[in-house]
Amino acid sequence: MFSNSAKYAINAVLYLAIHSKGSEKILARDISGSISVPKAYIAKLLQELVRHDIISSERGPKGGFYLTEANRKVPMIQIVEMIDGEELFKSCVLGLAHCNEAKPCPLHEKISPYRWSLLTALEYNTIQDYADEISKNKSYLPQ
Amino acid sequence: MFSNSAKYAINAVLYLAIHSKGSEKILARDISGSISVPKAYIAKLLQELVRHDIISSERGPKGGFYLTEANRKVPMIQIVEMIDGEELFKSCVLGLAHCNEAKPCPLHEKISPYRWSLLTALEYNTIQDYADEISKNKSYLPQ
DNA sequence: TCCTAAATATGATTTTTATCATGTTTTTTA
DNA sequence: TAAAAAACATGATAAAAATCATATTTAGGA
Repeated sequence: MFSNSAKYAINAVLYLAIHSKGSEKILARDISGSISVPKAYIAKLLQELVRHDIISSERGPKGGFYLTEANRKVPMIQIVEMIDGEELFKSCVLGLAHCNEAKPCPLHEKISPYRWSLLTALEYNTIQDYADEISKNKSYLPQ
Repeated sequence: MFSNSAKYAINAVLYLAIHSKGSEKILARDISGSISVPKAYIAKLLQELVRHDIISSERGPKGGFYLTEANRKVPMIQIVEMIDGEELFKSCVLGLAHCNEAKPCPLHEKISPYRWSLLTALEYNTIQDYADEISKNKSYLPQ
């Protein structure tokens, strides 16, 4: 479904959302440790997330990664799209170019409502929304 | 979601289901052409499908690929599992080991219906079931 | 102002997936 | 019984994704 990179990025961003309060910063090393992804790998992803204004960072001693209020309002879908591209939920599951409501592929009818609801869940819920659910023990991350 | 190979295999098998009536055989070349996948590639996939008793073949002149009655009763899921493995629908979308109904990951609830719809559509419908839908113009393949 | 701790930039390596190529075996038909 | 047409087996190459490594830049603190 998602690439490994997309999974890691989602985990990392949610970890940040929960652990960095205000301007408190989190080290790449800590994120790496807690989501069990090699530091060099997650560091690269974090840098790309910064470039896309999905998370924030500061260099030097006392530096690290954190989320601004604006970052917390970013819809989840942006993380996925940054890494796996925009076609992930939009192109036909069988790879057929013609597939649409009028000329559906053999799987289209069976899955499209559920696919659509997943897409909207990612489009209309922000990073903060997901973090809130975790805080309320409605969902869980490792640890 | 599916690998390219799995998509190609589904397309190829459905093409066979529709075009090979009875013992009439279809050439790898024809399948290749109509689903726009290089012959050498689809040929390899077809051979693996034969090894797994999902489709049938005969060598030599007048040979080709076809479906027996037994083949037509094979559930669609077998094609996907042969190629992408059984974990595809079972492991957590975020890659979290603990994730289940009791301790869901942040995306679990949103994605479950989608995954479930796809899984049941593939588990409870056979190759013939899908071919019938196409014959009745309820769904479409290329061409 | 110098040292150190952090992100950043860049690119190398490895692994997996996708694609291509080629020789072998089987079977039909002349 | 020989030629040709097909699948089959095997492996080579290419492209993409995942992972690892290293040098550079930035900023805080002694």
